[in-house]
Amino acid sequence: MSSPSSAEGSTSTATGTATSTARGRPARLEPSRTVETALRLLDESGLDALTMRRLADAEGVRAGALYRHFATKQELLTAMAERMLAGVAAEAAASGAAGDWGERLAALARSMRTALLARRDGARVYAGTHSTGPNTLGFSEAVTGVLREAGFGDEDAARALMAVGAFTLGHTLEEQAALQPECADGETPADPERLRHAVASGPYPHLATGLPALAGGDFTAHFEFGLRLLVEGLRSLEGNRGR
Amino acid sequence: MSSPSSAEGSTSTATGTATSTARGRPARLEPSRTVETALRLLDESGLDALTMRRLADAEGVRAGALYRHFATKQELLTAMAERMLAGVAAEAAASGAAGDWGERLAALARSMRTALLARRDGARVYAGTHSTGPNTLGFSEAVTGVLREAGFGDEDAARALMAVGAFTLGHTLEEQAALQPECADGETPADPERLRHAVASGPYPHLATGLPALAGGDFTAHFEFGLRLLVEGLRSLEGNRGR
DNA sequence: ACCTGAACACCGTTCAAGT
DNA sequence: ACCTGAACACCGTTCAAGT
Repeated sequence: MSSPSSAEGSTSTATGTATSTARGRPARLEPSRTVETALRLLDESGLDALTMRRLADAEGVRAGALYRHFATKQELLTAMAERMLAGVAAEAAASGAAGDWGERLAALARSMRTALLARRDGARVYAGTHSTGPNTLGFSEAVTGVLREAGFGDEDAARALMAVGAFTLGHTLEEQAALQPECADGETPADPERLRHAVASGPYPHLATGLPALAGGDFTAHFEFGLRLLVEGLRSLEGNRGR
Repeated sequence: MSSPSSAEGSTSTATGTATSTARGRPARLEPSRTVETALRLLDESGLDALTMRRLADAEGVRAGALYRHFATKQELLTAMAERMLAGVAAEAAASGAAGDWGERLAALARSMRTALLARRDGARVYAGTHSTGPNTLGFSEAVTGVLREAGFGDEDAARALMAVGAFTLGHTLEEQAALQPECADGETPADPERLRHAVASGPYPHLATGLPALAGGDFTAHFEFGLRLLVEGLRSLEGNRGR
């Protein structure tokens, strides 16, 4: 409310190489800072509102300048996905260090879910990209490592990685879709209400009894349930192999 | 190559209520036919090229006319997702009828995967929507029904539905992303090659040994592996409950 | 009731020209 | 080397006006 013209480039407080929004002419672009700004805009306005033009504005630059550092918007999104996974493998290693392979695997899946949930539309951003950066590969390496050190074969370890990854991504995708703000002013009836009505009015007896548990429950418990199924499934495989 | 002007509205051959692209003036829009046309365009050009304007062209109408039948593009996509799941529950009931609950659950997951894979970008379309139509709800009802009839409690049945759904969606998402055409003329190095290079040149010993199994193997086997983990996990739950 | 014409407020991306 | 200015070829969506 105080000075409307000074509220723009106030993000880079500590860095000396700030954007210098006004007066100072060039306003250099630095890739890593650009990715961080993009993630901030994502949190503020969501994926649909994340625009090359808006990102350029936030960096005090014209849209075309971004293409000197990111060949395409897809490349920018990939860099954002990679950045979101920073520290995931390390955090999981710390929290799962005391447990057996099942607990260490679960810790990895949990920290990936936490990382995706930490940013608005995080799962959607991640689902649309295929990073080959150190954070993404480090996570896969950690999962595969836990399984191979537990005695699983190469093929089983790779497939278990895919299963855990698919489940975790799919789960956080549904989770963030269910938690989305949707109607800002209470306009739209929202998803859960329409779902409840559709289930109640149609021939879905089994679904109707299960719906409160699904929609009402906390997603962390749901996630833990699915995670347990996967880990117990892997244990039964271990048993069949005779160890 | 023959007559360039007659290649447009040649899709509705049998229906008498065709679009009548030229001369016949109004060109009425019918919602169910519009959804089918949208799915055809999806298969032909992919999700990113599916545009309200292009869909309107294919129906011989101006873009604004679509909004008389679909309030938003999102609503159109939801209708497409719902349509993609037509017959999924019925097909699964037929193919899994002979088996126990585990086999019937697996049959449901398989037919959902098949339905999503049947259309280009099917998983992406489905992931971005939340249909409350009969095909979508019928699938959830079938899954919950199989589990409750097998003796699982309401909460476990609901959570197992979510786990199987998240895994199936996440898996087909990765599957279609890996199989995407990407570079039409062999321009881009493609994802798998860049991934292989990144894994080989970095500190990822476990991933490196598991990568051929992951990238080279067929996705159906990967899917079956994850599906088995979930079903075996549910069996172990059943055992702990003492039945 | 349903579609056309035309606009509004944007997009991602490219590229000559400046510095 | 890196950014600006300005354009190109589009978007989703709205709405008066026609029929």
